[in-house]
Amino acid sequence: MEHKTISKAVISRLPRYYRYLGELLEDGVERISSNDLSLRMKVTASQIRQDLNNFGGFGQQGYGYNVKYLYTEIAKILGIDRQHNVIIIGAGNLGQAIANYANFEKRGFIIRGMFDVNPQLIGQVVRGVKIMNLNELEGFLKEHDVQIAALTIPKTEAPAVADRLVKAGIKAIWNFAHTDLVVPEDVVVENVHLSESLMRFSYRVCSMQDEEEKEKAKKES
Amino acid sequence: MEHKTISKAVISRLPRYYRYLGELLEDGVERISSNDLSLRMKVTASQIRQDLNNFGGFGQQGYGYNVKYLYTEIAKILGIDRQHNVIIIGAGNLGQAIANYANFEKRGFIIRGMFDVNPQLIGQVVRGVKIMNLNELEGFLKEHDVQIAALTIPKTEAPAVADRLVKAGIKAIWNFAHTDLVVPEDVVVENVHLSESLMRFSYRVCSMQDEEEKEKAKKES
DNA sequence: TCTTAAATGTAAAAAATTAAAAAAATAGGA
DNA sequence: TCCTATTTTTTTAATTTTTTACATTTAAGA
Repeated sequence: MEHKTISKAVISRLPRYYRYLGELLEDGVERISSNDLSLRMKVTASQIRQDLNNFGGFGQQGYGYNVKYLYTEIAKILGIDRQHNVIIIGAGNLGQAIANYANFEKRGFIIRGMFDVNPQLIGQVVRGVKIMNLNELEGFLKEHDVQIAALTIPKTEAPAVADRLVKAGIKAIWNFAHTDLVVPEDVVVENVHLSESLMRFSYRVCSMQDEEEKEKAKKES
Repeated sequence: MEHKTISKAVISRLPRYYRYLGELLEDGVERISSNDLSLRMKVTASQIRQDLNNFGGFGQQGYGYNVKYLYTEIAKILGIDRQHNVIIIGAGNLGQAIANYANFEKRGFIIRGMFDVNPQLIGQVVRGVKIMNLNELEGFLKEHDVQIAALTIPKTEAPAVADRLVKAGIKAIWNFAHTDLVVPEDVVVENVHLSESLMRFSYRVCSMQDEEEKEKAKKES
């Protein structure tokens, strides 16, 4: 009866399982054991089993997991078997990259419109979707049932536009702007902060460089 | 003497601290206590202090942290005070988005070249950087001291190109391809898997929707 | 049909992370 | 100059996450 909440860490790992299972499926593999999968993915077999068991038993003892079944079950868990209407705010390179990303629709996210303020972009068509003037946003959302927005605009504009989105009924924002958005608690924000990824990358690059240099210095002495 | 390794979780949080400190700096704030910062960032003050103390004491008891000092110290920790030469492999929307991202250079990553296989793109100039033919890659890397590459190409091409990069001396890859790269252990790979972010987003969106519906059903009964 | 090896599901232990509390130091005002 | 508030640093405790271990189940071959 009670609703055991599943940790963020577990959810974060599911997409990666899903990806590997998809590859296995393409390769015509019918079944896989947690152990085989663990070798491919370089995680422990135990973690795979534990993660999956959060959502019920998908495997069979003595057999392993049926690849196709597990693949579809994970899709259900992640909700990518459902469909959502989406708009993209910001039709620059990043917005267009997302619009052109084929898997986006495969995961159930149907792009219904794109918006920008740049007159050079307005009117253009990307993958069959017309780029509209941002001031048409509210009107468009009144006419169309869209609850999700991808936000690919500069951080300076993001908070104000996010407010407009929320006011117009948007319930989830995939946020690429380099800032944290403040929204009501029933609105989901998933951040993709490339700048933070870059800094993590920088840390690791520098750590590695420092290590190599230390190694080298040690050898010379 | 011994080298206490710092957890990935801590490193992941530093860029966000850095971002908030940058904003404080812009606002002319001179000092900040862990408590004030915790209220803004919605993390515990204790975590902020603990995280920072992994790298030494940057604060002063009874005073707090000097914003500017802490800002520069975190930059040093992350290595974004150093400079690196970078190439971008894949000059599509995503590659161009990165090239156009101003902060990229501000964080010390100087773009020295872009490569693609698309004849329509080759020869174009993005932010002063010429897009070259991918088959010039090895020659270019012999002439230029570049150790870092951003990889923004389809996943089908990524593994082969990554191999070429490694063979040509690249030591770090910022990987946007939807696949895991296999590289020697002295090569750093930082993944940005947008598809995984999208699936996490999907999970959260659907969880929220389900919750709302359950709420609604409860009210009606 | 029986037996064995394989493999999951789950409970318990270990490790890692985060939060809380205590101790120490300093700023700033009386 | 002294005292108290504040705030970091450091230690301790709690929580969460991951790993290990094992009991149970099943597949598959003899």
